[in-house]
Amino acid sequence: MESVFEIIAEPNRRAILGLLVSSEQSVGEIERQLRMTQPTVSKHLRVLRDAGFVESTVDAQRRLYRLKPGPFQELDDWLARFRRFWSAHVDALERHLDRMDQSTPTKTKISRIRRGSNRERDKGKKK
Amino acid sequence: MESVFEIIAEPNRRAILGLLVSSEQSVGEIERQLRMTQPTVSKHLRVLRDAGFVESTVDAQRRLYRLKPGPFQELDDWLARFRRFWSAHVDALERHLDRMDQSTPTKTKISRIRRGSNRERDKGKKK
DNA sequence: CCTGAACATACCTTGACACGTATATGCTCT
DNA sequence: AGAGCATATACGTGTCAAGGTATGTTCAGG
Repeated sequence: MESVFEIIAEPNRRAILGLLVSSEQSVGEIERQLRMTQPTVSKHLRVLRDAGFVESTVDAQRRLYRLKPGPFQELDDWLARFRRFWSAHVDALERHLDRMDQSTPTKTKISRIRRGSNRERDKGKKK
Repeated sequence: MESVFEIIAEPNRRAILGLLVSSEQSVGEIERQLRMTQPTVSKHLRVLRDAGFVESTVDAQRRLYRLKPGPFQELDDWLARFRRFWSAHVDALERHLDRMDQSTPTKTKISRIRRGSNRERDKGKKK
């Protein structure tokens, strides 16, 4: 398992990362919420930890896992090369900024006006 | 091969996508630049096409492949959930905007003022 | 039509990895 | 110290995808 791309290729790992967005979690909590067996959770966490996606601290017998930013940044850096191909450039920019606004803890907020929602979004998915 | 994540997990596929950033390419051109065998290139292109990463047009015996924006958008949407974990939120935003600026073909540009230590920005006004 | 070029597809082999079961390690409490 | 919980690791197994070789298909030109 080499790159960050292979790490997030696994659905269960993405699920774990998704859980950790809300707050740090113990192995057992992850196990129950995602209905995976304990060894599976531990192994995925091991992979995620080696890749720098998460870190853990010890709390008695438990280990608490939380996200680390590095690999996500790396993914975004890769994606950046392709941003100029997105359909509507300005729309994409606006979408991005809207999300940032929501998730940024109001420290240095940048207010912006609202935009019409005529976003076309193709979900071309086949079996 | 289900998700977009599995698609980009393959290094050769990422290499192909990287090539197509500059311009559309034929199978043979990709084959030579990446030093892969022709069937390998064709198979990866097939996967990329099914997933919506690329599209192709016919030019005599050649097929020209170029990028399509959809899946990249999807990847970015996923990444968005984790943006708030990146070390310096505003810095990440600034980096992102800088990239958007230099990669956007100056069509409908959103003007922004200088970013100094103050990091204050004008009320978003669309032009 | 025949040939060669450009590309696609079929089949096969191989290796990686995700999972389950079983077992090991470590910590807490009595 | 011993019991029991929480987590990690070892091992065996099955699946799936990537690559190679061979072959099919389409097109252009003589």
